[in-house]
Amino acid sequence: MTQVDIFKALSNKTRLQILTWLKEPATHFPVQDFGELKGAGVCVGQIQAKCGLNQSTVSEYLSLLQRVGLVTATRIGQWTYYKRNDEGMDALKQFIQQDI
Amino acid sequence: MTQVDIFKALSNKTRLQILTWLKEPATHFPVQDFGELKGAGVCVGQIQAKCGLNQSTVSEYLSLLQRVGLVTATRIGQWTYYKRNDEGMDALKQFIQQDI
DNA sequence: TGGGCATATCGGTACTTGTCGATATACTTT
DNA sequence: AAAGTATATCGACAAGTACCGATATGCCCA
Repeated sequence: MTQVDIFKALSNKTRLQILTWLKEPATHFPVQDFGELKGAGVCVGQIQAKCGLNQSTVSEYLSLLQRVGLVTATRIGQWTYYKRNDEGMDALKQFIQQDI
Repeated sequence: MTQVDIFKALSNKTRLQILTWLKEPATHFPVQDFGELKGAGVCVGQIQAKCGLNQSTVSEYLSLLQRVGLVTATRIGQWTYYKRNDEGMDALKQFIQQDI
């Protein structure tokens, strides 16, 4: 995963939007009885509902964001919870500050 | 010009490379008798020579980077000098720090 | 004023991305 | 075991991007 791949992941309105939502999940998503506020993240269905694209599209976007290290995924039962990956985000920030 | 457009501009190995070169032009490009060290920037031909792509491609890349505000262009005689645009870069940095 | 440069623009082709519907997988509850 | 969810993967196609070669534009100098 190169820096270019990270920027590609950010080069899409919806994916960028998802990332901003995941910055503050509690203000953008309804609380779940399981997961969200316990730190697992937000499940695919909630994100899909909010961005309004096809389920498969959202699933692919999330796994792309995960592949480039900007979010992490946790499977619990039949749900996959996604949340921001601070390490990946920090690496990106550092790259932008230092290298370009 | 949206944030997404900026990330699109960064989603290419060559354009990202050009931007890092322009961060420190003096260490990446030969000094010119006119322009470069006087602050105008680096001309298209020098950038093209360094990245090895077609002239038209490099010209298009540079004007894209300009359109999204990451570099500025100054025409002097038959040369166009490009340099980093600190304002644009700072706006990007701020966006990344604050919003995602 | 006509050629020679440096850069910009145009038109094309091959490859990549955006997005979908259909289907597969995997868990969970009867 | 069967049927129902939530998510993932696949195959498709339209739209966009990466580059290129050819040509246009604009500046400079004999």
